[in-house]
Amino acid sequence: MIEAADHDTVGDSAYRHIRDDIIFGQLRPSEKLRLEPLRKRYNVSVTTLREILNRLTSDGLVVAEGQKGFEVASVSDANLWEVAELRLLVEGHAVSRSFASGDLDWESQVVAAHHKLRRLEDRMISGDMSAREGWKRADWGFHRALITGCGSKTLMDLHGQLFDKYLRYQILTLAFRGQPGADEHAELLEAAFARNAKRAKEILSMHILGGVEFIIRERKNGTSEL
Amino acid sequence: MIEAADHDTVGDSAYRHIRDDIIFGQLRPSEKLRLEPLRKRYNVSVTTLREILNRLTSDGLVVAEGQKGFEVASVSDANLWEVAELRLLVEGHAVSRSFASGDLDWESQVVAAHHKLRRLEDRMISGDMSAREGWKRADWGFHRALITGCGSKTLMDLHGQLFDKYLRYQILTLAFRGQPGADEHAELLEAAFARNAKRAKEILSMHILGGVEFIIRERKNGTSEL
DNA sequence: TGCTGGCAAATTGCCTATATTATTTCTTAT
DNA sequence: ATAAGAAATAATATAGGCAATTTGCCAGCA
Repeated sequence: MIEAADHDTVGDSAYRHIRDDIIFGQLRPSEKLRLEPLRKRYNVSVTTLREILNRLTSDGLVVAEGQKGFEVASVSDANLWEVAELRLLVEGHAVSRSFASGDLDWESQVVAAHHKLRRLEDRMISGDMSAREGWKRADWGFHRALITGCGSKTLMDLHGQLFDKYLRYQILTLAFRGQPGADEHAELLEAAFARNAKRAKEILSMHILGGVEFIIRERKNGTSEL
Repeated sequence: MIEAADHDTVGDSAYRHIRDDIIFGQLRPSEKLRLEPLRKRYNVSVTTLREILNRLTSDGLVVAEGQKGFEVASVSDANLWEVAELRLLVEGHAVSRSFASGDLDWESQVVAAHHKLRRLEDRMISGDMSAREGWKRADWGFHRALITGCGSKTLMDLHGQLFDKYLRYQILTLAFRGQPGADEHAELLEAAFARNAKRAKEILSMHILGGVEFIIRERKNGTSEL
C-alpha cells in the first residue's frame, strides 16, 4: 500500500513490512508485540525496531502503554464505523475536488485502474479466491486513482491512512462483496466521466457503508478470522 | 495541546516537549534537527531522541529523508490552504455530530470554554499581548469543546492533528484577528445553543478561511517571524 | 570570477552491550 | 485459598562503536 522509495534504509523497509503484516493480518489485532521475537523475525536490532513501533504508534496501528510495551491496535465494530465514516467524509471531498480539476490524463488513469480492478473482480466472482491479494491492491488503486486529481498532498496522505485502517477490517474478515461492490465501482467510473460529484458521493456512501455492514455481518457469522 | 498521561516515560514527555516546540515555533520550519545538539537540549539519549523524531515524522511535523537525517516540516501557503481546508471539513462534520447528540453537560462545557476564551480575547483586543499563549490554549479548548459530543475518538484525534498544524501557522505569524475572530466565536456559541449545525459550518468556514487569508496577508507584509 | 573535483570531517543509520526500572510470575507463610 | 514478598521477565533508557553517506572546504582550472 506504500511505495518503496529510492533511498531505502533498513528501518524504512522493515517499517513497511511490519505495517503490511498488521494490515494484512499476519500480526493479529491486540497481539502483544514482544521486542525480542520481533527483532529476530524482521532481522533488525531492538533500537531500530523500537523506532518502527513508535512510528506505527503515531499511525494508530500500534498502541504503546506505559512501560508495558507495544501491541497491535485492537478492532471493534464501533471503531470500524468511525473509520468508515471518516473515510467516506474524506474520500467524498477528495472526489469532488478531483472531478472538478482532473484532466484527460487523469481520466485515462482512472479507466486503466478500473479495467484492472474489473478483471480481478471477475475472477473473484467466479470463485478464484487466489486473486484476493491482487484484488485488494487493485481496489486500492482504483479508489486512489479517482482522487489523484484533488491536488492536495495532505488530503491524499490522510486518505491513505484511513483507507489502510478500513482495509485491515476487510482483510480480517476476508470480505468480498461480489457483484454489488463491483457494480458500484462501475458506477463510480460512470460518475467520473460525467464529473458528477454528487452522484459519486452517493455511490461511495453505499459502497463504504454497505461494506461496513457486510463486514460486521460476516464477523457475527463467525466466518471471520478474528 | 496534548495532555500528560499518568504513566509517563522519559520519551513521552520529551516527545510532547519537542512537539510543542515545533508548533510554538521554538524549532523553526525547515530547521535541520541535528541529533547531538538536540540530545543535550532535551536531556535524552540519541536512541530515545530518534524514537521521538520517528513519531513526529508519522505526525507530519518532521520529515526524514534517506540518510540525510531529520528536519522540521516546511511551511508554505499551499500547505496552509490544504491543512485549513481539511480542518474545516473535519471540524464541520464533527460539529454536526456533536450538535446532534450533545447533552446539557456538553452545553455547559462549551459555555465554560467560551467564557474563558472571551476573557482572554478581551485582554488581547485591548493590547495585552502577554495573554497570547493562554489565548491560543483557550481557542483550542473552545473548538475542542464544541466537538466533544461527536462520540468518535478517531474523529477527535484526527481533528487534534489538523488543529495543531493549523495552529503552527498562526503562531508563526503571531496572528490574532481581533474582533472579527472573537465575534465568530460568539456566533458559534449561539449556533451551539440553537443546535444549528448548518449555521455553525458557515461560521466555521468564515472563521478558518478568514484566518488563512489573514495569516497569508501577515506573512506577505513581512511582519511574520518567518 | 565562477565552477568542478576530490579529500577530510561531520553526521547519520544501525548495531551490541549494559544499567535501570516496571511488570509479571512464582513461592511461601499464614 | 489468599496475600505478601521474592525471583524472573521484559521494557525503557544510555553509552559506545562501526560502516556508509553526506557535507564542508579548498585547490585547481576554465
